Amino acid sequence: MNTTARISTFTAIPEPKRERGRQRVAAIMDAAVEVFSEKGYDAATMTEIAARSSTAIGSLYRFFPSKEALAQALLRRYAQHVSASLSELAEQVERLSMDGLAGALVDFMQALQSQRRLAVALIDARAGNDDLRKRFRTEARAGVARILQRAIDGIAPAKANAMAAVLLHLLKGIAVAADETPAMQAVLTGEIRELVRLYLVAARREARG
Amino acid sequence: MNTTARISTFTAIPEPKRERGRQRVAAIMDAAVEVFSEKGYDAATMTEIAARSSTAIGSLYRFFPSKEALAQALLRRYAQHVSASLSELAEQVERLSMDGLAGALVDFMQALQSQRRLAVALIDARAGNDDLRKRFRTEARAGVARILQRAIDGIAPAKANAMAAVLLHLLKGIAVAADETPAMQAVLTGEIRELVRLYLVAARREARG
Amino acid sequence: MNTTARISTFTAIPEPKRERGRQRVAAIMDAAVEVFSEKGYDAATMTEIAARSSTAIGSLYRFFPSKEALAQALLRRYAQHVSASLSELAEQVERLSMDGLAGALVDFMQALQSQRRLAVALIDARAGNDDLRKRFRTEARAGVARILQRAIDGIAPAKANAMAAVLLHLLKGIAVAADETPAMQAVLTGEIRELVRLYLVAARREARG
Amino acid sequence: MNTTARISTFTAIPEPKRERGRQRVAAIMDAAVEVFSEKGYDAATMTEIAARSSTAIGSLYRFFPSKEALAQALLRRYAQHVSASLSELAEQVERLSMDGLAGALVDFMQALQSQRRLAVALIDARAGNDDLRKRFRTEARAGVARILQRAIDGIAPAKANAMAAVLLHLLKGIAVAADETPAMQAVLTGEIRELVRLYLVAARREARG
DNA sequence: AATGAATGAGGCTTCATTCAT
DNA sequence: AATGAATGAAGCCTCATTCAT
Repeated sequence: MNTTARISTFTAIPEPKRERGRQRVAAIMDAAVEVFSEKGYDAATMTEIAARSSTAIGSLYRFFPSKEALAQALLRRYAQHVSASLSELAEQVERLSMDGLAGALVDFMQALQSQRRLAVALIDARAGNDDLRKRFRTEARAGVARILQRAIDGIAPAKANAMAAVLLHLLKGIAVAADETPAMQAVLTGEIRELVRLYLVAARREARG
Repeated sequence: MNTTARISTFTAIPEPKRERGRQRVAAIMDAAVEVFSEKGYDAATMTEIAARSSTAIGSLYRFFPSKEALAQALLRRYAQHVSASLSELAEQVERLSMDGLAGALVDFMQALQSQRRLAVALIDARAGNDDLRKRFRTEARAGVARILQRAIDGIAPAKANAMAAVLLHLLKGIAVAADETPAMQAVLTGEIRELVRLYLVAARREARG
Repeated sequence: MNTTARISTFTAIPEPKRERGRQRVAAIMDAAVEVFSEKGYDAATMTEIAARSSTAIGSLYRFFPSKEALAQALLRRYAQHVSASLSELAEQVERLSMDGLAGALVDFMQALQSQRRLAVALIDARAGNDDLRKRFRTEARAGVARILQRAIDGIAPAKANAMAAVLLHLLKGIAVAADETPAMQAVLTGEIRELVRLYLVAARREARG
Repeated sequence: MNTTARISTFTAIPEPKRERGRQRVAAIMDAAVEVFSEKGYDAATMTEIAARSSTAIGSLYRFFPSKEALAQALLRRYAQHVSASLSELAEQVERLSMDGLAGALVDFMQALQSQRRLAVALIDARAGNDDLRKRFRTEARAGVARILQRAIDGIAPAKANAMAAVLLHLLKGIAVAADETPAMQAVLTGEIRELVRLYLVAARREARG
């Protein structure tokens, strides 16, 4: 690795240009996540996002040519994250009990926590992005449906899809619970987990007919 | 012409003032529900709300001193509606089977449909109203918890409360499903209903120990 | 006339609402003429127009919903003015000698002077208003062609039209000369007048064959 | 391959530097003509001019320290071009009939066509360059006046000057006609040519007394 | 009390210009 | 000398709110 070599020149050459740009973009996106999450799409201002990421407003617009574009980029990133997480989970499904799967799904949602509020802000609060929203939902649903199909032998595809929709909604409850006291949060998470398990077990029973 | 007649009573009784005011307020709130629902809190404009309710903007501000105040009033009205519905449901609980209760809860949420979008617009999309939101949640939760306590003998108050929270979230899924095709909507509603029933039955089993 | 009557109440009731609005609009348009003339369409700013007419920027936008709309209104007003002037001239044509007509045309252009710079600013300097510009030109040309047809017996319509175009351009020279010293201005105006006369006479000779 | 050969001379003569610079400047100016012509001074952007000439924005600013400076350079080049054309024409004047001169003047203007739009964009659309504009006019006028003096024996210098001004304006009509249909364009050009001839002949008659 | 014209802060976005590399 | 990322002033426009009528 050339890491060592690099460090030696680090002070001399602050940063390879491209790297700087990447950091800029990352800083902007992080700030955007914060601001959009806190205020919602409309109330968030580009000026504040620029300020929080210590970026000049003009620079922000070099990377994201509009507020909408910034929101979309965030949403895309989130969608990819969700997709990846679900794919990963799908691989492990065969090794999991119904109970284990319930836990895994809850964990999956908990890991999304911080970004979740953002997605809500961007998806729920806006007009005109119905397309993106729908694509996003469809994808997530498909991901969960795939997991269900592996987890529950003989489940009808339509049932898996409907179930996936309900499960995703139910799991969202975990993120929503973020406003509660930590104690309450734990209780609710447990409750949801149990309900997920119930749901899975019932579906399996039904599938086996 | 009745002009003369009118004039004679005009100064004396300029029309039951209170009544007129109430109508105005109602018209404004209805228009506000429409506009907030369609566009979300931020994108809704006071001017449009005034126009849709055929109210002069100045008059609107006489009744509601700010956009925020108008939103809060709407939210309060919604909260009362929810409370009342839940109280009503609570009265009927004893006559219902577990299955019947599941159906009743789903129906309750479906009846809220139209106003639901509004509440989402006002609650999700905004910062700074955490207080109102929390009070709102607490109330709804208490209402459902009361129902559960009546429906499930021996359920622990804490459990009833947690369950109420999860149930409410789950039921919200019905409103969210509003964006789906009617067919999918029906499927999802059925799925949720079944899951609610499962949840109730399991809770009863647990309560009976 | 009710002028006298009005004056008596003038101080008491500053202005019938509508009248106020009309004054506002007039003030704005006058300021806009100034600013557009001085700087051209692009460089002119709505803020400056508002300031020069002592209007709040918001009020300006109440009357003219965009910079473009303001420009169009100005252009329309100018077009009407030109049309009216030409119509008036057309009525007098029969009473005029060729020399008199040349003078009248020059006078017509001189009367337009101040607004001319504006039209140049709005027409020449902008993209996207080709339509308006063309309509404007066509109208002015038609107006002059009508005059020529009355002034020169037997002139072919096509010839009248072409001549009108050239005449209008030639007369524009008077407005352009506005940047010269007064002395030079007078000389140029005379020169143009003479050339117009020459043109008319030659056309008549040709028409008579 | 000549790569080797090149390398050998590379350090010694990094390409005739001056030549490279000149090419760069030329490329920039050509791109600038395009962009200014298409969009007008204000709407044209330095970034686009840089891009169209494949120049880094920083390099552009090395050669032209401001947008204004670039515009002035373009105008200067145009002025020189006009001057040169007029000088050339002046040399041939003695060999031309009055009719031939009219044609030559029209041709001269037609040859300017493409650059004409530019000059309009730069001269008409902007404030603050009155100086340059005046100098430009004076020069062009002087050039034409010189031609007139050669073409018309005994013409008074003042008359030649005034006539030059009017002639130049009249000829501008050819450029303005660029927006018309080709057919109309031809008609107008012919009409203008005839009027120029008329003007010249009349001036000669007058000069001869 | 009702009306709606007026106000101006503030949002999004562009682009001439600078400056670190 | 060349490059292009960074800067921030400034433009257009919206809309919550006020206030004269």
